[in-house]
Amino acid sequence: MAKIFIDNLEKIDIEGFQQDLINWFQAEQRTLPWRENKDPYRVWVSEIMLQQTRVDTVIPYFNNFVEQFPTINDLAEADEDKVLKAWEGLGYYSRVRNLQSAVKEVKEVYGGIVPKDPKEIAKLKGVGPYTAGAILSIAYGVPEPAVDGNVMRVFSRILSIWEDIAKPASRKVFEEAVRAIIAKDNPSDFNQALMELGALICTPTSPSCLLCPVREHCIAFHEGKERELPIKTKNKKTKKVQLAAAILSTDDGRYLIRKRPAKGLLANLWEFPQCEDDHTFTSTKRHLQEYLLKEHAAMAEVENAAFGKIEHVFSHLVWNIDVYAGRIEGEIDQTDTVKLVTEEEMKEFAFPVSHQKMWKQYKEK
DNA sequence: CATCCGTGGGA
DNA sequence: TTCCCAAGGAT
Repeated sequence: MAKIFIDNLEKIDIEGFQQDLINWFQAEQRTLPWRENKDPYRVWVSEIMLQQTRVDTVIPYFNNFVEQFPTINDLAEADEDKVLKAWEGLGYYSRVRNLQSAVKEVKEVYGGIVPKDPKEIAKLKGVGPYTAGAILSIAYGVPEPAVDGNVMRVFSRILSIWEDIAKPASRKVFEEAVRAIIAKDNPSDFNQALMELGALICTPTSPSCLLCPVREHCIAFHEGKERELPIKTKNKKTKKVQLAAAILSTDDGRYLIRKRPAKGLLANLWEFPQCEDDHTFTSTKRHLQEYLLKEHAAMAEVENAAFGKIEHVFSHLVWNIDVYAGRIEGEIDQTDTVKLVTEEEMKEFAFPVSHQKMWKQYKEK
């Protein structure tokens, strides 16, 4: 496998490619908040946010996040609920819990300085091969590869590499390709330029080859194969889960919320109580009431019919939630993970998007 | 290695 | 509607 790209490597004018790529990036790069300076912490935060997430989505989150937590020390000392609240809606919430954990590690073990050594930085929670290379090259100018989906797509075309980029093992092939071609005098602009090119020009479908600054270096373009690359196999279908949720109010205007488990889906976020509901019970109303009694020792009177329906699509499954309103009768034991909160207090807690939507529907009903 | 882990946008 | 994503990492 490595043989093919090494053969093609000999067809590439490496210095010409580096020059054309970097010149284009320096002239055409987008103005983005994380490009204001090369503070390793800001680069780090941006790279974590940008994992599997679009630039336009990240921008407002990044600005808010670095305003709330301007330094490693600020984030290390912050309350986790506040950190999750700043991430609310971005998805993949373990990213930010790992980031805070890693920042604490940097504070305690490395004196608050992000390590410059590839082995050390790669040990940090949430910092994999891509993120390690990105931080090292962008913030510190270390000539390490930063191979993401963009880079695999661009290189598969430039070097005509017919590896399936959906396979984890393929990443190493592209890392070796980047090591062979990276501009050692400017790895920061080189790596960013590859990703910028992938985002703006060398796009997945219908790449803009006529606007491409490196098309003369591109084997796939010369062979007219740019639309056939990269090779990427498809993923499987998602599972479906039927749920019933309850928005329960007390007579004095408080609502029952609870914290999700520390591991797994939407870990440590808050939600309205919900349970699986395969519609095999006599009624969802009774099913919910029994669940609330068993799980929270809550005596509740739930309405007969759902007032809303929510579909929550994840990357690997789908929730279909029927949403019921109800009243809590009597008292409830409040703990660290179960609370009765007013509408105003609710704003301090981070909820999954589906539960934000059901609250909105509840207020509009 | 396969699966898990979010979300909103676009073809 | 359905599918595929978008600057991946942990287990």
